[in-house]
Amino acid sequence: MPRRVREQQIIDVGVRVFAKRGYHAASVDEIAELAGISKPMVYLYLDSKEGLFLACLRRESDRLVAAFQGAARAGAPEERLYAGLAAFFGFVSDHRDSWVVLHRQAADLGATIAAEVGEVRRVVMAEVAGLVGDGITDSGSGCRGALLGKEDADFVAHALVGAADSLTDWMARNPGESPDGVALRLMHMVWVGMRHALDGEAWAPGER
Amino acid sequence: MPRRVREQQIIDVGVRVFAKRGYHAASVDEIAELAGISKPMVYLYLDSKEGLFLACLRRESDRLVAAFQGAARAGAPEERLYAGLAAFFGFVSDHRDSWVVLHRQAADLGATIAAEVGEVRRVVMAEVAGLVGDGITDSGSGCRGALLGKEDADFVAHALVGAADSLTDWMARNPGESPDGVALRLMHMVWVGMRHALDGEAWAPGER
Amino acid sequence: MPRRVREQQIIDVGVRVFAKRGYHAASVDEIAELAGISKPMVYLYLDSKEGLFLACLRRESDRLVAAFQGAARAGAPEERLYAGLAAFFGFVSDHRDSWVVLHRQAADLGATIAAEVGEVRRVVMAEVAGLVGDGITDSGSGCRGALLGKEDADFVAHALVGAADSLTDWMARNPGESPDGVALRLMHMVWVGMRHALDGEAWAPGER
Amino acid sequence: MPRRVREQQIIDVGVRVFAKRGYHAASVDEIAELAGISKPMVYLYLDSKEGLFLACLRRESDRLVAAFQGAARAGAPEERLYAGLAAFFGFVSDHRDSWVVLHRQAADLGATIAAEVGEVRRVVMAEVAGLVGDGITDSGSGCRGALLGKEDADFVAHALVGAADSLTDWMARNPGESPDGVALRLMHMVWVGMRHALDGEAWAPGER
DNA sequence: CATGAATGAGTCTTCATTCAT
DNA sequence: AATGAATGAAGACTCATTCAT
Repeated sequence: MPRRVREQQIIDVGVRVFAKRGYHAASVDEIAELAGISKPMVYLYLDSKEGLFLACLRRESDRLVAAFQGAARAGAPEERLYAGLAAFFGFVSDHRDSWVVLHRQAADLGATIAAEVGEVRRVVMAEVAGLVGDGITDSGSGCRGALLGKEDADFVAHALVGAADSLTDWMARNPGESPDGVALRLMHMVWVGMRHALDGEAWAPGER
Repeated sequence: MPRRVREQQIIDVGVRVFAKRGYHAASVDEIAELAGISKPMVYLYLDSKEGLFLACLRRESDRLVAAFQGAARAGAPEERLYAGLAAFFGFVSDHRDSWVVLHRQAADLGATIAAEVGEVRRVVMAEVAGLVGDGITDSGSGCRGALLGKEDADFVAHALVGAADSLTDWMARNPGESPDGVALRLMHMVWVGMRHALDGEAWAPGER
Repeated sequence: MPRRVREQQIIDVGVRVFAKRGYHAASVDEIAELAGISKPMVYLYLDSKEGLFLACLRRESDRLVAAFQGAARAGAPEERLYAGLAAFFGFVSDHRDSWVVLHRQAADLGATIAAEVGEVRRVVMAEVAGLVGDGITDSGSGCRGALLGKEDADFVAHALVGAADSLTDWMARNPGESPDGVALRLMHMVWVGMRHALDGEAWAPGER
Repeated sequence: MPRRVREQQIIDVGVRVFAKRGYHAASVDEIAELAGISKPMVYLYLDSKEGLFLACLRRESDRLVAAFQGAARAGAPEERLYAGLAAFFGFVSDHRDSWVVLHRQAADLGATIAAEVGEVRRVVMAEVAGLVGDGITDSGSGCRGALLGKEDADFVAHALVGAADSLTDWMARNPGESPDGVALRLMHMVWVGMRHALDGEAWAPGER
């Protein structure tokens, strides 16, 4: 069996096991066994547990980015945000484990891995920030850009990513909902408000 | 040194270490050392690594609930949501590790612990769902209740908890922001839209 | 509470626990707790786990010897053997744990203890050897002494002690039997044969 | 080195160490070291300390049973008993540790092990009971069967096994004696008497 | 007389990793 | 290309034992 194929098989299993158990609790033994090969092969191909995890991380990260970029890159900003969210929920629907590996590792990783995980998260966040920042900046007359400056976009991106991550669980518990439906609901929550907020409507505690 | 005091000291350190490393990667040795005592004391007082973790979980969970309940329980629904969010961000500001222990464990926990962690998460979610569900249901003329039925409240609660969790990281990276400020920003994102959404304004893909 | 009383209480519990678990698996913690006192008292009174075990050993050994010596020391030799056996089975009936502590420890004891246990076993064996050796030597015309010389008496003593020990289990599983009954049965097995053997009757393989 | 061979080596050493120290006091470390391998191998091949002990137990138990069954299974009943005893003493002469592992563990074993040890002891006892029960029942005119009913055979078996066990120690201290010699002496003690006892001769305390 | 608090040392067990074949 | 055999290092847990009070 050619090397590349084997490698992918190992990574497939790795993603499953890392998602199920977390980095530390996952054992190379289990991964090798589920992959149907012997442990030395894992080390031959992927170097170390860390190497294996990084390979998983990278492949899934690429897949997620690809899913994002496959989504409509043009059109009205809100369309693009919607498309991005829909792509995200679609991706998670299809590859639950990938997202878990990418986003739900505990803080128990070595320096090298932590760095790469941080990088992945930053990329995701930047992608989303681009979506909302650009989206809104470009969105119309141009003067609205002020409200969502770089810092605001980052704030909103964090909120959106967090919400989306959490809604991942909600989806798992509400299997009837389609990814597009979830994205739409989230848009309702966020976009309608944003539209008005950009027009200057605000909320303040103590208002009545 | 009396038992109770020591116990709290151990839990203090436990929360710190579990937050930093995650359940599996945390070692009882390290916790004992940081607590300035020997391992057997940890076992004498907390029974096992699992027992220690559960003790941490429970204490921090209680603290979080207390922080929530200290927030205004009366007033207009949006005031209550704002107060709840502000309380949450305040709590996380003061006890970063607590939230990490409560919410960011990887999937590598034994059955007993997983059950308790699940329970904690469910309670938090229910608290928030209550905030938005009741808040909106009661909010005005009463007829708005329809939009945020039980399922909607659950959806919104997931989105909010996820957003808040993620904004936790944002706060850590933007130390200038006060918890109240973060809560306010999140309210802007969400509440203004909700107000309009409840009035029937919607968004649909492909609209223009 | 006076020291002597406490000491006996501790030894009481010690015998129970050592019998139930064996020397190694018994824990001083458990003994202290069952005795209703704190561990330092155990150490104050008995010095160490080894000291505690030795105290148990000695007390129970004395009790067993006393039980033996209480049995008829005079009379026909076979009467004395019977009385000795009956005393033994009576003792074990009443103090199962004592016998277990005295005779059923695994080989896992430190040098000091092993020596003392060996000594106790030797004393028991000698007592019995005395019973059969003297018994038979003195028994009648005097010429029979030849058959049961010192080595023979030792052999018979080993066989008898082993049989008695094992019958201890049989008794436990046949609660209807009285100690005297068991002793009688054993006498039947052994004495009748011995009477004839002393008269020169033998058995050889291949005889027909 | 192939797995099977190593496994047997480990068990060899296990029997030696368990015999010398007893289950609890034996340490896997020591066994690994004496076997000339590292601890993980022991766990890889035998699973756990318990697993290792059970493996020892089973192998030695099989050996003992084989030794028994190698002994003459036919011939006059007393011949068979003698052959059985001789086989036993021969076995113990050659494999002192085996018998110790099989029969001399303190009461400190976990449930699983205790069950298996109990089973082994029951098998040995049944084997001997079969020897004396059948042996005597079948022995002659047939009418003698009455004396050694099932319960009597069990009693005698206990006595014999106990005696044999104890004589094991005697043998160790009298190295000149051959196993056959010991068996013969024990036959003298027991069989001659039994022959007469079956013919109705009895002994009663107080008789003269 | 009595104990709560504390620990050094040791045991079982597992895991990532390598080497000889 | 592939693996059976092997291990150093580390982690959870327990126990006999001792102070300070």
